[in-house]
Amino acid sequence: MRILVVEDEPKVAAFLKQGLEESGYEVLSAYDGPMGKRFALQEPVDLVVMDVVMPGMNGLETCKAIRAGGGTMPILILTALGTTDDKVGGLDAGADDYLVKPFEFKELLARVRSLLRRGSAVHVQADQLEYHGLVLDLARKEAVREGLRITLTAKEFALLEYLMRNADRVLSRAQISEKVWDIDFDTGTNVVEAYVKLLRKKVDRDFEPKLIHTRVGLGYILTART
Amino acid sequence: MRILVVEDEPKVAAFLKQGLEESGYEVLSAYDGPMGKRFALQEPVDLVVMDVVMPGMNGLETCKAIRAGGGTMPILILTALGTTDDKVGGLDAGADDYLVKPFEFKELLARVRSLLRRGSAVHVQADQLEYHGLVLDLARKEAVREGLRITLTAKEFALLEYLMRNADRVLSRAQISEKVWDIDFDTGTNVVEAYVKLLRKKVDRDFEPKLIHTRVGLGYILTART
DNA sequence: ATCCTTTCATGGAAATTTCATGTTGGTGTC
DNA sequence: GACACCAACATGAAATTTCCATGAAAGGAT
Repeated sequence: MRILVVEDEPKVAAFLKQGLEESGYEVLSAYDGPMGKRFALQEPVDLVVMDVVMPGMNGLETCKAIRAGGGTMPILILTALGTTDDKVGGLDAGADDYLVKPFEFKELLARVRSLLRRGSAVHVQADQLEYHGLVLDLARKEAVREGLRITLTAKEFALLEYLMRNADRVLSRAQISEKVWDIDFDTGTNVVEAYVKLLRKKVDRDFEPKLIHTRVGLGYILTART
Repeated sequence: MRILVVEDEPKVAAFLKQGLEESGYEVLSAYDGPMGKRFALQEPVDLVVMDVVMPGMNGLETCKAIRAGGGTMPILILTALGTTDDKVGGLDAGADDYLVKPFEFKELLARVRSLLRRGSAVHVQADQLEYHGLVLDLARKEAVREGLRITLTAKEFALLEYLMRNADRVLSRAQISEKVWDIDFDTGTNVVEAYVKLLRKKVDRDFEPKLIHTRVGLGYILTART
């Protein structure tokens, strides 16, 4: 994990760098806002720790600049101030967390760990959906269950994605046909049933537990609970 | 995606293997450094997960040996240590990422995915992209497969570059025509199909495995996995 | 004039939908 | 509870539609 430390005071910068490195992180140092922005956008950085008080471009401005440039990594702002206004300002600027000086290094580490965890979790969600061993790969548009790849057609994929995004919720035929088929009113079709059957064959037929269940009179539900 | 796990402790090895397989990866196991090196260089492996602590040849040495032998796949090192020295040592040895035990399996998966994405999309050799034996020379604007030069026209090059930068992702016609042809709305054109055909003739016709695949109703995907 | 790019028309494959029929499950009556 | 009935759902195959590969030829660029 690479952490970028943006801090103009050499003593504080060295302290942060050493402490973070001793905790197993790789540390990059920048000494002002523009340099911080450049590093954040050009280097592979997983997290930014930044002082709010810096000459020239301050922490909040730098934060905004990083977001404007497309940076999505979590940003932790350090500040001697502690008023509500500043806090809100920081979060508006796109920071993910705030730490008020003086702080114990332990607490910084805890925040850093938490932000990095969150970061990777978000990353996971962008890429794939998972429910009880069933994985839907959104990039490749296919599913995996117990290590077996399941290729899906366009409609099958759309239906499974809808079910997985609403796992453990009963979805009515009306909801499904609206979201997956763009059918707003009740045509006498039974496409939904037909496709649920196709999906079951691919996703449930050779596996346990069954995940796609019928709730007679209500609709369908994707769930691992009976 | 094939992952090579190099781990001497049977329990840990089994744990990793099972977890990765449940996530849809194909897993190869090696139980010491030399065996790991041999597999990495002789089998088609997309990523290596390796313990740093092993009897005989340790993880870092194995890592160096794999790189020296021409292996370019990403390598993820597992370690119980967390000090700066070890981390730097691992990265110097040619590892791409570090994970400090104990870790949550979720985190391992996130790293694995991130490395595979990075690895499969771009093998950053200065001015070229590489994917499973297909090399796109960005400077010379031509491709090479199995040592044979493939000359490309402007559009063919643009299309192939887009496909390679997004390897292992399904790309819709809309995405392709927007990025490669700057067509924002749906004209009734079929240039995309026409060019996919031209590209296939040059890139896939005389080679195996086929890399350009059609996902009916979804788009096209560049992938080595069926 | 040549090569690149794009369009067009067509056959065929794959996906989607419908239809006819069998099966299941809920509901009310005894 | 047992039973029958009806609606809801499952199912397989057939019908239809959509989608894509392909070759040739027209239009543009250099």
